[in-house]
Amino acid sequence: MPTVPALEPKPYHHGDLREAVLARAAEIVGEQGIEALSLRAIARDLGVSHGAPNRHFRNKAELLATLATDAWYAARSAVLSAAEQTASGDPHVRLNAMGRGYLRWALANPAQFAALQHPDVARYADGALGQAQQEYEQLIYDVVVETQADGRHPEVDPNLLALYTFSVPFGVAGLLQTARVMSRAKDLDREELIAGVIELVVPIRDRALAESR
Amino acid sequence: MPTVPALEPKPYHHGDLREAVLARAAEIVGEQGIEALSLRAIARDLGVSHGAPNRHFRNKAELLATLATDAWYAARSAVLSAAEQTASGDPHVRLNAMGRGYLRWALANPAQFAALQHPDVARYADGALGQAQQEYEQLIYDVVVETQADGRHPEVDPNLLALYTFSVPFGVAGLLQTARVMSRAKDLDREELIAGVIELVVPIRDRALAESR
DNA sequence: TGCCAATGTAGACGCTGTCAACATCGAGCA
DNA sequence: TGCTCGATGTTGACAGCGTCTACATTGGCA
Repeated sequence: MPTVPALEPKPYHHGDLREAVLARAAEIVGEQGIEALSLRAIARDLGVSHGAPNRHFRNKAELLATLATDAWYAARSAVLSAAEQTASGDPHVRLNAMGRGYLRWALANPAQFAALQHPDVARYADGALGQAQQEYEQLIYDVVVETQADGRHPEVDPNLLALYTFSVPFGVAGLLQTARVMSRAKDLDREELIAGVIELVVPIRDRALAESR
Repeated sequence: MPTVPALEPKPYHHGDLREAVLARAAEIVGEQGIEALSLRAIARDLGVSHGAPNRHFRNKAELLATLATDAWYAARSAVLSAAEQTASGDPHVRLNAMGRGYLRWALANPAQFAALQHPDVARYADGALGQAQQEYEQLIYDVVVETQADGRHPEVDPNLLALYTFSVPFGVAGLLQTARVMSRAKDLDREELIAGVIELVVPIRDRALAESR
């Protein structure tokens, strides 16, 4: 829903157009999908001329890349907070919680999840976006290595194990949302589905006390 | 590369424009990505007027949906032939081969893989596309159930197990290609990566004779 | 043979992203 | 205090796009 412009004579300068554009863009992507995003429509909604957003984003792809960057940080933050809530020293328990945290986030924020995957974004992978991706990767990798030291598939290349580990929540979210397939599992309770699928990657059922909940 | 038009006086009717459009579309998606697809460019390349493709596809989304449909069938066929090549009766061995077959296909055909996920496609999920998706799902589901009868996670809801099983090759392909992330594993030999990651989902190393190769 | 449905063409419309030329502002320096 | 200059916003233009409508051409079938 377009921001209602105040009827006072609006100032020549917006104040913080860049943030406003990002916010409205996120809204549109959430409501109408990432394909419906248009710089001109955003400008219209913000009561600003059609060229104004170009002062803050060189082109549309850069706006998308910024959205993707934010999305990676949002994912990271969701995963981190999930990890912190299990005050457990057991890396298995922590990684399991992180997996559930990611999947919960991805399913609750389909728009941001879609932004992560948008093809136009790949070209910008060496800027802030690349940084965000790397920070996310590192977060996963470190915990995966800890679980490995704790006996989880010790024989496997850690990079391979990390790839496998992350591919499950990432893939499940993609299957259920982007590709709309394999959805018979959707009849299950949401939280049950999440826990069940992550349990297959990082089992904790037989761990001391499944203190993570 | 645009099809070079014969210099003979070209006939008013193309002959099989629908197929030609699909073929050229697949080429473009493969070369320049799915975002670069344009009905008018296809028409130009085929030496036909800009409105002609609309006689065969109601709109661009329908063309994309058709590409996606073809992609699901291509994936299915790749998986099927991988399964048939292991003339093994062991469902674990067969499912493992199918997983590798899918991942190999997805990595070798990034354009088709991208088509599977395009958001504009979701609206058409109840036509031929839905049929293609269902046929693919069924293929996976059946073998997953067989492995379950053979002792693989017998306690888990089969739909959940199928979701998990497919999410790995699907997710890995998405991570490495669409999202360009978690790519440190890419240093590994391609076939080694594929086998390693699938082994984590459907282990066959300790199975009688790993006849699938 | 003649007609009609299928297919292709031509033009128009409104939308888009991007650019260049110009307008307006406010922060910081003389 | 007053000026200036860079940052920000505006306006108009351009080409490309998807889609629609009216018209042209065809080949197959009655």
